[in-house]
Amino acid sequence: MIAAWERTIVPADPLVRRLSAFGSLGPAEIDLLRDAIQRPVSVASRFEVSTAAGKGRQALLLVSGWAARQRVLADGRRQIISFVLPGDFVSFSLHREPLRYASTVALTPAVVAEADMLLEACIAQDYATPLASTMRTVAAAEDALLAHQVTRLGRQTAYERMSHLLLELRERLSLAGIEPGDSFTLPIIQEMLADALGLSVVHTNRTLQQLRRDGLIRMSGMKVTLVDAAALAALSDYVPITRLVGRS
Amino acid sequence: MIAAWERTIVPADPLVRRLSAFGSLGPAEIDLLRDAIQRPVSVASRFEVSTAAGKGRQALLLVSGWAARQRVLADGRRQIISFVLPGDFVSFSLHREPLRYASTVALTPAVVAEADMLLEACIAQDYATPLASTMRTVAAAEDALLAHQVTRLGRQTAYERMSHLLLELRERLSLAGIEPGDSFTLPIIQEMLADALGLSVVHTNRTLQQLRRDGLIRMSGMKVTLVDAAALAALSDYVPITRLVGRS
DNA sequence: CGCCGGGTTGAATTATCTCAACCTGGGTGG
DNA sequence: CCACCCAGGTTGAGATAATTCAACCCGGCG
Repeated sequence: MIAAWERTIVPADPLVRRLSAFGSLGPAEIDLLRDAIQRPVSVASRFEVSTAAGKGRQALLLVSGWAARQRVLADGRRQIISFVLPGDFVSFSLHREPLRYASTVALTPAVVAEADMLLEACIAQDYATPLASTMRTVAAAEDALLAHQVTRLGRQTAYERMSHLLLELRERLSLAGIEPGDSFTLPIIQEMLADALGLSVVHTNRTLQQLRRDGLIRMSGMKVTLVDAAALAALSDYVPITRLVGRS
Repeated sequence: MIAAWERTIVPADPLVRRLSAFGSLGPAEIDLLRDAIQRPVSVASRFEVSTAAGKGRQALLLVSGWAARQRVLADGRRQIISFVLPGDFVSFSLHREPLRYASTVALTPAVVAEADMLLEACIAQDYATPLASTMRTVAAAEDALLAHQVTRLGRQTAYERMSHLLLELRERLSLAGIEPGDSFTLPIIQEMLADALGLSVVHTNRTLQQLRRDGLIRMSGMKVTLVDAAALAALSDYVPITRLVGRS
């Protein structure tokens, strides 16, 4: 499998699209992005991403599939810290060694690739390049998402949390150029949603049903449609990511 | 007040101590730290830190007092994202403009100071200096704390959350060289604890009482004593910060 | 065919919240 | 100097959100 991938052109598009949403990139930067993504490796669902990708990588990019940063308590309770979507970095810069407090696991079959060259390109010239500037904005956006996750868990009801998360996922997929619009594929089981929202599986299920009954969302199979995104945003106090970080 | 402070030697000690805990600093670095902290400003309790400090600052350090990053929902519900203790950065690098998704407010009378020079010292030489390396570790530790906050809120009971938070505060104060040992001053009212833990004030109160009744903590005035830190750590699955980030 | 992962449902239980009252000590104005 | 006042802590009791446990259903697949 790895061999097969290595001969394939890696789709850098999610990354390119996402970065374009956070800063203006010229053709030179885009070429650099395409070159910087190397040695893709596929990871089976539920397996740890960094183990599969090998040690020592400084920057790891999720090319396709979904993953999650998670922390597991001693008694087995699991909390998903954040979802990692295509075009997101699994890890970036800063931390040399794998972090001990959280692991990143694939939620679906996924492909990750090294992006160390990208990291180096950012460091060059004291972080003064347009690319580095864009990456800073991306980092700020990630920070904002974490702050929102904390607020969701600490101060919102199940109904609000679910609405908020669905809106976030929709926007992030949209920014990465995957499924723009009000429908998207939710390739994860309800247990994973529950672990992200700090809820039991049963209550997650009932909350989704309530949203359906209220006509706010529609679901069929893995497809979710946000029927009334405005209402979802209003009830859950959702602020679009693009309005959180300073887009010039 | 500002004038008075400007003529005073600024205590850089919390910063120095904290950084020393995350990397080895030579006398040169320590001198640099002392010089880098400039123009301290005092902030009254409940006021926003960045407003008080003036705009455009890239790196802002909390010199004394407690502060908190928080997000307030439209209906007034408040969530504290993270506590900012002496020696912590209110903001650092990355974000040029003030972030729109969270504000940092003083929880007690506090003093903040600019640390832009420190930022510049880090950027120099492509982040290859010992100081930059230490700062990277500090950033990783902050990241770990946020992951823990998410896990606390999502998957722990009130009792566990409180234990976990008290242990975290104790360790952080200890690392900054403020009140090492099992006792420390908790200069905030229960409402703020509640907003950090995602609980109501009433339940926060009762949870503290329960911990006291169980002989795990003792409180008198603002002083908290962790009577049985080991038990608290065991019940709340607490992992010391120093074990989370790669201390060499 | 039969199993199994994942979704759905019901009913009892529990954690936590809300509301409302009361208490306390330190500060303040008369 | 005393009476009041207020922020913050504490208590009780009823209400509610969410959990747990257990069962059942369904479609895909070996």
